[in-house]
Amino acid sequence: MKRKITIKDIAKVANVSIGTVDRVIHNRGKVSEKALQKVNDALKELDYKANPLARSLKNNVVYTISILIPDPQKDSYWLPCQQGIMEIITEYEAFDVDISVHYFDPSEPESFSQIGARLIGKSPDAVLFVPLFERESDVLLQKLNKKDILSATFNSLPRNHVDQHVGQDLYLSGRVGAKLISDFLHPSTSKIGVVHIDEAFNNAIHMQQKEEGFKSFYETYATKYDIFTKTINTDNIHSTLLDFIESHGVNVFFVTTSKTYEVARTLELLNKNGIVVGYDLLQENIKYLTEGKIQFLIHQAPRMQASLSLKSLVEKLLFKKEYPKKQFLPIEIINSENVKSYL
Amino acid sequence: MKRKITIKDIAKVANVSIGTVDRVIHNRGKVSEKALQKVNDALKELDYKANPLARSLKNNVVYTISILIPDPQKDSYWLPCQQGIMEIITEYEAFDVDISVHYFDPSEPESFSQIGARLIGKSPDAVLFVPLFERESDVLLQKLNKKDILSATFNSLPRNHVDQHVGQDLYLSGRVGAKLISDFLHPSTSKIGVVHIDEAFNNAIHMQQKEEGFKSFYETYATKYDIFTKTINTDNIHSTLLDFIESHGVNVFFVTTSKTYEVARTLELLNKNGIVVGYDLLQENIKYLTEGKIQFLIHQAPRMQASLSLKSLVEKLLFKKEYPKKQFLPIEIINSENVKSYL
DNA sequence: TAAAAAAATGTGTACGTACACACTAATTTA
DNA sequence: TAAATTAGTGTGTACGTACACATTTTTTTA
Repeated sequence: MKRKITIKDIAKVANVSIGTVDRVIHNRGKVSEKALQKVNDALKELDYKANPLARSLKNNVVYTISILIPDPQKDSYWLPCQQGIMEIITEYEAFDVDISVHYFDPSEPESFSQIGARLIGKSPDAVLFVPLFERESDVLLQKLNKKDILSATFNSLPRNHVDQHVGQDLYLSGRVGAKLISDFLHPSTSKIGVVHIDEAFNNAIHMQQKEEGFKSFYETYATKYDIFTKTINTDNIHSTLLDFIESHGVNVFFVTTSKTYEVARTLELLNKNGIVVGYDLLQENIKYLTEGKIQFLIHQAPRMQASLSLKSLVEKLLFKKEYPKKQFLPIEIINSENVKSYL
Repeated sequence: MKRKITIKDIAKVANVSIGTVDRVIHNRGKVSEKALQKVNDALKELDYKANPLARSLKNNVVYTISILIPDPQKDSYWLPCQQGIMEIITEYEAFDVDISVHYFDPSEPESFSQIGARLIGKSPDAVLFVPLFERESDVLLQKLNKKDILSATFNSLPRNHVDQHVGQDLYLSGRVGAKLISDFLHPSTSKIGVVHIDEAFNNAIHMQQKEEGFKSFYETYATKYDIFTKTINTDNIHSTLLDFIESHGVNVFFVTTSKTYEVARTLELLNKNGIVVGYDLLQENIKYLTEGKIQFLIHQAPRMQASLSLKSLVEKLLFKKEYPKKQFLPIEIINSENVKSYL
């Protein structure tokens, strides 16, 4: 039965004490040339790999991670993201990490700043957050960088430096939407509407990138289509949409946010058929998808984004494991059939 | 700064020795009613969670896992699956697991049986394999069960009992293909061909389930379409396909295997346009997808299947972590745009 | 060349758990 | 009631690593 190589084995082969081996591994000096040579040779020869278990066992500090995400009660898009986080908390509950979750109001930049500042006050080892608001996020990031607190984001990418990020390529995501829609287009009768529905306009980069990607797809296209853009606040969604649809005769829609169901609902009320492609597996979106009133949804995998970013953070702290600075998740296409495999 | 609860803490609170606490936790008896009560109370009160690191540190046996998969040299579909396995091997290389990978010829059931038998001879703790051949897999599984070796499969699900499985719902996967195709169908002019291209016919369950799913979708459909089925061995693919296309006038194709590019190529040679939906992100498939000669590919995520199943196995052995007996991965839809996010 | 300083090396203990063994207390048996 | 048995409890050591400290060896200085 094979046994793993330990520093003891190295010590024996190199004919030195484990203390010397340890000093070489962590190169804290005080080792003679000769010994260094011998130990390094043995290290290479036996292909030594430190036992991360024993290593982290020694390290008896408890790392603290503070998480700041939008309140799922205010916008159910964040529900799976919360679940993903809870899942990881459970997974590492027996380890030396102390993870706390805090929520801000996605329609109140002020609440983000306030709670963010409070978190930093406690000097955690790392802060993971959703940079929903551009300006406020940059302020928070500056503070984090200054205080040498590990920073991590997911969902959207802030302009300032972040130590770690998990997300999707939003530009490409827009192109995917465009491609999906292109299969349904009729040269003469199709008019396309790009619709942004969101509470906080600060969130704009997000939606803008998708729109740019979307339009870029049609630039290399033989047939030219009329593309109209509409940005809608959460007040008076229906009347605004109604007006938008009627005035331009739009019958094909790309909705850049999870509020895609609003467009489907409006079309339903108008008793019109249209092509709707949008985002996210919200209950209401799934309903319309199943009924054929939404053709495709693009899955932003909030749960995966949240759990992956938290997991990376935890393993970085706990096991010194290295992760790529930016991790981009695949852009997943959902229709009425494969949606079942996502539930 | 918070500290994690250890058996020492429990011992102190319950006013007994750590030995007694240990006996309670592993209930190996020899504990008085009174002590049992006290320890259990303390355990609950302090919400004790064993430190899995320390636990597995003690356990100095090296677990062995043997893996049996098709040779990626013979069918490049298995390349990412091999990569996924290597990735996990690297990830756990410092732990007490010894993982060895063995390859069989996907066109030779005999090689599967032979290598399988050899593996079992070494009495590993677990065997992970791809049950490509029905009969041979069942034989292997029977031996594994008898010898109490942990068994695990991925890609397809054998009939016999398996301790662990990772895969996709193939029936649903067929329905997804049908739905994707349905968006392109024209009531009068569309004739659908379901094409099975594979070396080993033993693999039939696999393809059959997809076909059933595919057909089930159209059963609840208003318009009736002609659906023709063709099973093709790897010899004379082109002439067989040519004949199939011409004789039935098929112009819409659902290919149930990764050899989807063969259909696209044949259409290309015939200078015909057609709708092709098939499986897997092979280089050749991606080429035709990007050129618009394949509309959609269904991603079976072989890499993910392999890595997830191996990871589950490792963590089960190493950390006694529990995983669901069957894990089904989502069915991922790929078009010419989101394919970039998968590379 | 002896003493002092510096460099190099070795030893011991801790992390939290598991388990063998030693020990004490409570029963049983003669 | 003493001896023998059994039930219950506590102690010590090991796992592999990290680090403080003790010890030895080498170099420098007077």
